[in-house]
Amino acid sequence: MADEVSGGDLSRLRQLNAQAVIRALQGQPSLTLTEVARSTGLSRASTEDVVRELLQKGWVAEAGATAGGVGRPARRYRFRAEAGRVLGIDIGGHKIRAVLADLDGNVTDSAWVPVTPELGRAERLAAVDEAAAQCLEQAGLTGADVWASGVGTTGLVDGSGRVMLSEALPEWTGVDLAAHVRRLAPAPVLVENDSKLAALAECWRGVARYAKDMVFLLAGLRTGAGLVIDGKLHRGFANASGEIGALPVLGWIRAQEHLQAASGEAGDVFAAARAGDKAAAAAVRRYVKDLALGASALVLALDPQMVVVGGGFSRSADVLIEPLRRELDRWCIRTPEVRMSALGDEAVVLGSVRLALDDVESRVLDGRTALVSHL
Amino acid sequence: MADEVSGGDLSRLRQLNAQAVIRALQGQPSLTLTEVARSTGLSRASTEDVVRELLQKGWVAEAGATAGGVGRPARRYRFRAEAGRVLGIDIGGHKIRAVLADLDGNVTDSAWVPVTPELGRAERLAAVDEAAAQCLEQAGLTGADVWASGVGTTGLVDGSGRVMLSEALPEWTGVDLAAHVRRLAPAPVLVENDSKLAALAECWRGVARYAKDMVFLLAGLRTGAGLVIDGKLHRGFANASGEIGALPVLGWIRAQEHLQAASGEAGDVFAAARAGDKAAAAAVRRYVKDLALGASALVLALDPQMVVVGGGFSRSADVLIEPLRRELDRWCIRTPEVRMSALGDEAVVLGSVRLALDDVESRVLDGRTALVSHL
DNA sequence: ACGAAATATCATGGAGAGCATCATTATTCG
DNA sequence: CGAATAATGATGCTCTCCATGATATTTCGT
Repeated sequence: MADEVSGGDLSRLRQLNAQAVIRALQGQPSLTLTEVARSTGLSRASTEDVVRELLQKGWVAEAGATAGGVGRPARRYRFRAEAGRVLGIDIGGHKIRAVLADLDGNVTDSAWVPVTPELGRAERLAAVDEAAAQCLEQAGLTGADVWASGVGTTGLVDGSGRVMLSEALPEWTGVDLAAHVRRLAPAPVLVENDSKLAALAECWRGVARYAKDMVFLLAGLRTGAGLVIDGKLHRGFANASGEIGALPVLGWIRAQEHLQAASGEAGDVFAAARAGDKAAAAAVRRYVKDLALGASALVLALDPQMVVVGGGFSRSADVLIEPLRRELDRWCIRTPEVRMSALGDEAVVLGSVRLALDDVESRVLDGRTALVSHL
Repeated sequence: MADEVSGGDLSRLRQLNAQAVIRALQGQPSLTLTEVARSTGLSRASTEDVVRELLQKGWVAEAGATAGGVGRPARRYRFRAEAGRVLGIDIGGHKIRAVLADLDGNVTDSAWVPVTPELGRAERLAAVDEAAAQCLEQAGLTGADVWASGVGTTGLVDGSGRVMLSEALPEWTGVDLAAHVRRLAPAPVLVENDSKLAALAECWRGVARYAKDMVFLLAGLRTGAGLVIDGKLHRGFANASGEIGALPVLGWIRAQEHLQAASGEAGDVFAAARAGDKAAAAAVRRYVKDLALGASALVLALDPQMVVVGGGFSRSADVLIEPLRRELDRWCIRTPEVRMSALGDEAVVLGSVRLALDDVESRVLDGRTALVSHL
């Protein structure tokens, strides 16, 4: 994003203002010129000029006037979110999910393909192809219409979109996801760890919308974390942030063993605990204790505004959140707000969309470039 | 800092360019117009215009021309770092340190007053007054000449500059440092925890100069941490980041007990270990193990580029760093570079200076405001 | 039904900022 | 002492934004 502002040309100023206008328009259904002017701080005259240019370039369209109110009715303008598409993919153990979203991040098409954790590399990649192809077909588009793709997967991911290390999936270590997805859609591909993407999604459209610093806990068959710091996804120097589970004393390794020991299927333990089963309740208690220990380490390290719990177990929030909060209270200097994920198993794919949109916004959403060059 | 660039006026553009010119000039001894133009990306003509304005406003001065070279000799310009001063204060258990620095961050005057950890609140504050007064007297200045002050202290600090909680110093909890220092120099006062400031200093002028993500370990009679994430000091939602020591399983609470058990004075243990004393070596080993456990938690959480060890014990780096590196290797997925502090016990006060300079740069170093209004 | 009030659009002119270009000036080199 | 080199200074152009006032279109009150 616009990190270091080094000043420059006059046209740079117009570019900044065009960006400001687009930002003002994004998210809103439609705005009048006066409203845009007020929201950007520009004068009405200049706003008009900028909007005219954006209209001509294809970034903005006129929206129908709304009735009512005294005085001459204002023309209304809206951001042409439908001008571009991004592709989001979530490669999970049991499910491959793909979605297409417009430039506002609204999902327009989605598809998923069931898989199994044991599936080999080629088959899993084929499932990715299938899910993406279904999406594109539904939308009546081709890969060439995609401006950027975001991909979420388990495991550590390197800067170039290759999976460095995956413990959960066989034959997955070393796969070059960026290259694979770029075959489907010849646009930039951004690959990221699934916990990190879920964190991103919760800060964008989930329960952490107003938090600048947030810790996301993936509570499921695997346990993981994603960090958003100062409003930005924190990746770390080698993209290995949030891997607190590697520290044995913090208990994430043994965490879900407690659940499996108590019952065959991990998910059932929560149901049993809820139903009053003493042994199940004890298992859940031990699980939460372990989860909270690692979470406390993250909270004490970062002092975030909020902790969001997601992953498969977040469906059992009623027996998870309260005990977790109590355990955090035991260890933390200041216990942050603890919330359950609002996005469920859509979090990762939404995070992928956000990742792709971030790329689009940094590359083409400057308002100066004409749309034609991206169609 | 220039966070969100929302565009704006033409004068805003000039402001950005003036800032860019100042940044280009800062740090360099002197530059010609052509050099400034190249470094900012502006045209020569515009650069000349901006520099003329800065010259007139007092931000820039002409420097002596350097001989040699063919062609008409260029005039040289330099940033007038001496135009303003900031005050940095480090309130420690044994020593109160105060420095004055110019706008380049070069320390021009310094003073310190010995204290004891047992000293009461009023006496300690009096020592702060004395150190600051000595500095100002040396410089021939008064508090009114100070543009901003930075203060480092042990304990948790709230957003308004009040000490929330100090375990190390008696009667220190609740003291309003910002208000106290503002009496000495009627300018903005920024108060921060000492570990955090040391981290800031190491990233500015220490061994972490080129690291964007860094974990600073304060290894001394107290154990603490400071985090720099994405080039910025990470404070946390309630300014309580880095407090990983609160988690008992990570060992920071018992860490230096090992050293005291082995010897009367903690510092001596390292000397004894170096000299071959078996019991002392074992004590150091246990200390490092505990230190490394908490450090590993921070490293795994953040995946920083570098770990810097400072604090009193960093003088014994020869018996600390290598074992620490080995212990980190045991727990971490990717062990970051481990370095000893280059700043020693000046780190905190330098961090205070940096804190004050950040404030100055965000408030007045825009190049548009004339210097007169700050004298 | 018609004027007043309200609100929006459109048009003009001016000021600030940056840039290209070219003439001028001050050096060193051969 | 002239040629080459590199910086300075001056002129004019363009782009962008803004203030202001004229014009257009609607609702409200009578």
